[in-house]
Amino acid sequence: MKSPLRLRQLEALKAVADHGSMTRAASELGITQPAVSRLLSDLGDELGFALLDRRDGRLVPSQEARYLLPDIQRILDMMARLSETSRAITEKRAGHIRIACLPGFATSHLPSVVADFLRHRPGVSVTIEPDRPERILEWMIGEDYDFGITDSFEGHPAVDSQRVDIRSVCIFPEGHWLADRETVGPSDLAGEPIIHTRRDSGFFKALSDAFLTERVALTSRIETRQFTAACELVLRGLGVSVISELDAAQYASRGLQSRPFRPRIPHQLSLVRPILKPASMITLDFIESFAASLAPFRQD
Amino acid sequence: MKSPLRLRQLEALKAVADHGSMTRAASELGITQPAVSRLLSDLGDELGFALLDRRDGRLVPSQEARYLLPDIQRILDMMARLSETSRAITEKRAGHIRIACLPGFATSHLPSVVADFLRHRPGVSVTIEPDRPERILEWMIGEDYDFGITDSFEGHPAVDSQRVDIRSVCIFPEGHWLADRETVGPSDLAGEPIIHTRRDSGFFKALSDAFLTERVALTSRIETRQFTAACELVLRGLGVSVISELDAAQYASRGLQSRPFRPRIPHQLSLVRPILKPASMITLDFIESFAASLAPFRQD
DNA sequence: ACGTTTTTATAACAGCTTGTTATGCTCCAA
DNA sequence: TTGGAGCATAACAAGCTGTTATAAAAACGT
Repeated sequence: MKSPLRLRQLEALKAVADHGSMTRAASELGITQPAVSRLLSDLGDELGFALLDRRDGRLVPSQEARYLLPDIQRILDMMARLSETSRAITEKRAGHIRIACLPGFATSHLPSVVADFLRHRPGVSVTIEPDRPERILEWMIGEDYDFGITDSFEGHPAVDSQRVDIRSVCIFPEGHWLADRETVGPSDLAGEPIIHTRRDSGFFKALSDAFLTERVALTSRIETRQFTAACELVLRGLGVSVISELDAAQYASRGLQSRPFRPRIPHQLSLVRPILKPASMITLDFIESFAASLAPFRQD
Repeated sequence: MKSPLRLRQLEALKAVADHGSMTRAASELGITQPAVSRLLSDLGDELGFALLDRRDGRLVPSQEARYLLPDIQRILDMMARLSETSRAITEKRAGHIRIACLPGFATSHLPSVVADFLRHRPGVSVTIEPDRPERILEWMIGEDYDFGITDSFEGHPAVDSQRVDIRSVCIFPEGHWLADRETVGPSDLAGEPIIHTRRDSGFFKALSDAFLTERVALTSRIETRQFTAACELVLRGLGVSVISELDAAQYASRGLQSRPFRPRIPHQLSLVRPILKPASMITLDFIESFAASLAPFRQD
């Protein structure tokens, strides 16, 4: 009378209601007829009313049972859906990933990686939030996001970071005389107007150090925060630039040419995630995918 | 890996997610901590991913588990609702009853019986369908309705009927000289214009037989199908009538007076239901209530 | 109406689920 | 380092869920 309803009983009732006989219901459920018989007699005892009536040879749910069947159906459907979702999660076909990244990644490299990743994972959804590096760090600490892509990261106790060095290249518009060179160094850029990142960035410091070492003056033309902006400006003939090969690759099809820059001044990316918050398997999977997508551009 | 999800496991997961500790979840569920521990370790094994993470002393559902929890919550809610509904059915507080009746009942006696019946059965709903007796019979045979109230029923193999004889009374407007009589008989109505039911009805036949036996002429004024129509006409002073006491009672407060009619010519009601279709308990309950409501008006 | 066949109910039993208690492990805080 | 809180594990009891065997009941065909 007070024992809880069991799923198996509901399944049995539905199967009999669907098939009109316990024998067929049993084979539908893949069990024997006496098992069904007892499941239903137990359920009937517990509920306190008759579940089935005989009508010209068929077993038909009683009016009381019919009243409950729609809800039973829904519960069983939802259980089936839950099972399916669980399996999808196990097989990494379902889940949600929140990614914070530099604005440049949101438009250039990340979308294609996400697209590849989602292609065979229909149940997975992704949030991409572009912002400044400081904000990305905050988000990692606050555990608002699962994964972050940033640069110039000095480390933080609450953040797990994996550093990736990306090769840098010199970019110039089509037809520029630098196209004749195998590699480009500071001495090749003497007098060339240069578009570069902000002077307080690590990347600019490394670049100007290289010029300094070779005793070449760096002709600063434009300062910008994003590599993609530099690409656009170079495309329009406003100068040349040294940027991450990753961004240069995106612009190769749009008429931007590039050559390896020497000496090597890696663009330092950091793949970060909250260290306190355990990552879901799908997140780890994605981070792995993302790291792999960077392999062709890694230095060493 | 292939064993089905069990409700108990879902309950345990939800309880731990809610309370942040297995110990508290266990007491919430009214079981011991090791039971919860194993339920969850089983579930984790079956699903193939971690369900819980430790976060500064609390157990927190993993991202994967969080993804499933809303659905789990809904399933558990629906199970609780189903249990509640089942108990309501057992206690006759839920269900649905389809009633077919003569038009007169739909407006006069039935509504108050239904209202009383539903008063303490909040989950019960009722359909009332008024129509002609022949149609009511069809509905019973077709099992479209659970219960029917009709008259002049000759019986049918597919229909279970219970006959109820209702006393008949002579009705007349307030101030009519018949108010002086204890009972009214044909001789009292000599020359009075009489409003009566259709000539082919059993009730009219019984009435005219009574007049014939006492050798009194029946002065027919208006013929109508329904007793309630007769009441309205009598109220307006168009004559007197002999009708079921049941209908007369409804009009007592509206200025219609009545006296028992002698000889007794019962109005024959039939309470019918499909014999092949098993009645729900709530239906049987209602039929009983309805029959009881007729008791004050029954003849013998 | 009768015997045959189909279907459902019951019984006895095996294995798994779900609870118990007892106890060990781990982590954190005094 | 020690104690306490909380979780995991083990061993076991009871109950659920399945089995086979068989009885009982209903449906069906002559």
